Amino acid sequence: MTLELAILGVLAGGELHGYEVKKRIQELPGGILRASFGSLYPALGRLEDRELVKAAEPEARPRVNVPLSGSLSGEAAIFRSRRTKAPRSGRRKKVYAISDTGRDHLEELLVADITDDRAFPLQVAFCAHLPAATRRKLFERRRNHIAERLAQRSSPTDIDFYQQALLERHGDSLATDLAWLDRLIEHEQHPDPTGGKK
Amino acid sequence: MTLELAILGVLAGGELHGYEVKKRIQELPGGILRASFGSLYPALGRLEDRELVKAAEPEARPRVNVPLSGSLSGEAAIFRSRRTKAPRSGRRKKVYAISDTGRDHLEELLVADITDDRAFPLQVAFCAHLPAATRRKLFERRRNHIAERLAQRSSPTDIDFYQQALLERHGDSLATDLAWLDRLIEHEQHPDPTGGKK
DNA sequence: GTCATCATGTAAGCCGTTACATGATTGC
DNA sequence: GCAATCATGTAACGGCTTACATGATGAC
Repeated sequence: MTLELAILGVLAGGELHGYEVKKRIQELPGGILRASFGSLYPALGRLEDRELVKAAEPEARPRVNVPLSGSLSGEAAIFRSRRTKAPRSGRRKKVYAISDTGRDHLEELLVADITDDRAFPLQVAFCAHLPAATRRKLFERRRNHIAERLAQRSSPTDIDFYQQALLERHGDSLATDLAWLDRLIEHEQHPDPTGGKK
Repeated sequence: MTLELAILGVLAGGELHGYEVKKRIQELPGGILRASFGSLYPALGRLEDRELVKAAEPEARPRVNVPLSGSLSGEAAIFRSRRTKAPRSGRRKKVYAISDTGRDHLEELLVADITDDRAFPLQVAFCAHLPAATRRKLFERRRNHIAERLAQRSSPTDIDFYQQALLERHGDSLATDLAWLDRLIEHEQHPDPTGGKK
């Protein structure tokens, strides 16, 4: 489910082939998710079966301009593609694109109430695709959730020193997260002209 | 593998039946691991096959004194067991105990170099079973690992505002963890007479 | 005697990991 | 031509989740 969210999220930013999808997912900040081919391709297949993404393999006529420059600078990429004989686009095989139902599903996943802590960072990573009001609700819901956990964190009384330390760490980590969420929410309330919506 | 560590860890503190093992694991500080019966019992079975734990079901003659008072205070527990007719020990079925090879294996797991971040808290939770020197090494290795991640955290340049925020959060979280580890290591160097080794 | 809790397990399905197999493209 | 990288997949295996089945004990 988290992989599904990640795939739909990166594809919402533009069509890509599987290999690139994997790279994008791995490049997400904080090392949120590590995807292997063995999980990625089957996941893409499942998404295709459910028609949340559509795959198209460019036949004899490859598309000319590639809107996504990737990690190379634009000029270098152009130089490179001029230099080679074949008019390649850099894509040989299946190109995946998110469908309309896929976009709907992505939005559902982005606002889903999460228990798994690994899901929330992914929701943040792609929340630019959410309307501002929904995004703010997502952040506030999370904030409340974290605040609640901070309030009711507890353990058995006969606890070991190292387990006490773990409990302390847990508290620290929740507090850090809470402060971060407060900053995020603050930012939502004072929309910054420079770094808006992608 | 993390479940295996958790099971051996709690059993290293005394023999328990499966149901109790699950409760102990869930009670670990910070909600490190949530185990379900569907994963716990098979895992116990595997550990038994590998002779890392041994299971004994108390036959007609239940053991008289229970060394582990559990969450009830000793007096209340005694009162309770007196009150009931049958001389039960509170255990009806399989009682699991860690074996000598199990203890060796636990120690290996406790000092194993981890990539999975979920494993380290478990190592800390049970590191009281480690010799002080080994424990300190474990902490220092982790400290270095976190410091390294803090130094080289990076992302593609064309990053979204929310992904920047995630990156920032990642940094905050690493810094918090680093500070916590420093405190832990500090404590190891000035051994405290009160809260030593369990 | 009935209900909640304690207690142990099995089965189906899903998903992820690792390893393997294959082939195209590009740089040198 | 050859090696590295890009690129797509399959197969085996293991383990986790959820749901189901079963039964004992204790409280009332």
